[in-house]
Amino acid sequence: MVARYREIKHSIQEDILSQRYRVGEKIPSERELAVQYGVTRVTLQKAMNLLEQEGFIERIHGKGMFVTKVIEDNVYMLNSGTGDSILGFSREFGQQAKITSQLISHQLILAPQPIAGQLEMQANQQVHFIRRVRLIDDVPVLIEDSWINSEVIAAIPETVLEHGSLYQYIEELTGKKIKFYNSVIEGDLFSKDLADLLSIAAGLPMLKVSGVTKLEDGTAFNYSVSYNRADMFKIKNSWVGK
Amino acid sequence: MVARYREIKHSIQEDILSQRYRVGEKIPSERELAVQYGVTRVTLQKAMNLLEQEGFIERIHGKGMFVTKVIEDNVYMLNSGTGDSILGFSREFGQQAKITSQLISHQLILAPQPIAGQLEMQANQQVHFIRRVRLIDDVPVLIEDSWINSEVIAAIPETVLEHGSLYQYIEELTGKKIKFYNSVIEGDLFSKDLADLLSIAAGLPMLKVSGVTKLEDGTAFNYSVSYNRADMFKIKNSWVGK
DNA sequence: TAGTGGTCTAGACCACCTG
DNA sequence: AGGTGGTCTAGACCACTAG
Repeated sequence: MVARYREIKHSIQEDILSQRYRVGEKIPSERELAVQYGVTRVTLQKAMNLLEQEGFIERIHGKGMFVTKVIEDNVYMLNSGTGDSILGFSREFGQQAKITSQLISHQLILAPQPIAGQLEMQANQQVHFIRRVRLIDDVPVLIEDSWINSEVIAAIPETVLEHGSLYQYIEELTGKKIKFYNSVIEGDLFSKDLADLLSIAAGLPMLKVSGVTKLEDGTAFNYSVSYNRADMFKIKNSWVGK
Repeated sequence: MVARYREIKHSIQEDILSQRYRVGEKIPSERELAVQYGVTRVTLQKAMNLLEQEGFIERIHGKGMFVTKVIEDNVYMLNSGTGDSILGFSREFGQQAKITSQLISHQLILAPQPIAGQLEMQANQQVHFIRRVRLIDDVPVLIEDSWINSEVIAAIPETVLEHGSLYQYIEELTGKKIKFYNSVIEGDLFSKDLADLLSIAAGLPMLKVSGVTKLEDGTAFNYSVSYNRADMFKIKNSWVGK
């Protein structure tokens, strides 16, 4: 069951990305688009709200809707809290570059207290602990540690960890979509052991992103921390007043 | 003109903050709340969407709506892209601590090329350049550079820069609300000159946040860059699937 | 089966902007 | 005045969860 407003959102998003609607240009009014897509304004507005939140368009009361000028960049953008693809590193960048993973560690451990809390588990339960180095075009760019509730995901094939998308595997295994990602961004310096994994010098700056991932039924199944080379990543962020 | 769904959002937000609805607890259903507030479900849902995006509640299909467990912290949180108060440092933290500013520089200059681009200005126009050190309880915690289109804001009293909220001043002066804030988060190390302004050592980690601010009529009036001590700030971020 | 959130319709009126 | 986005109503049906 795909919601109509999501289809419309993707359709208009494509029209923007393919330059059918040009940067800075006015796009048709809500009323026109509603007729085009055969829906009511309310439904169309839900689509436009998404496009606005994700920074594709700007809406100005009384004037109309305009395609946002997009700023290109030479570093990788982590789209925080927007888009369809906060759903893991593989799916986010797999289109534009060659993504690989190097599995450093994968073991079942007793959940450490703070992580059990984040995952809303009882104490003394087991979690998968996974440490991976992620590479873009064979350059190691970040380290990702994941703690995954083993009662939700019993087994994780190493082939998924090395070559596939963990989140995609989990969506297929559980039959539920990933719904929620709550993260905190911090700045820090690379310690020696982390720096060694990336073959860089200790003391270089990093962006640390940590957060809980939940399924659509509310189950918290994953807590992860990623240590990103600050010279290779930025995080984009957009706020639209109400 | 205050929208009804925003009033309802604030009302329920208050009920959560005041523990009238407890952490983890189920709150009344959409249909019940709609009756309580005398609105239709559509309007009530707009309120709940905001609360969900801002991390106050979780909604689970078929089950209900629940108050999110809030994670307290010992550092200052910059709520990226959520809440009512991305609107400047003063208004964000003025409630919980003593905020002061130290004005380092304030001059009219010709807009440098990249900044003129961000502000959608013609070349050779003047902007205010403002550098301030911000202090929380007399501890310098960040440096903020602002470039402000002088055609939008002709004059900026130094008393505002030293003691008031710049954004509040601009909203009152123009009679328009601030609507849009598009930012990019980066990690870096403090250079010597910036570190000196904060009386810290060079080479410590920072979170750098830069972005454009617009009024509700679409006017880009401000471009700013802030250099935040990474040991004192985190950025909170929440993504909710559609 | 009953209750919940998720989506959608077909209208209406308001507030803002431009000519 | 006419067009635009912003808000709201009073319904309806669907999909998911629980007992």
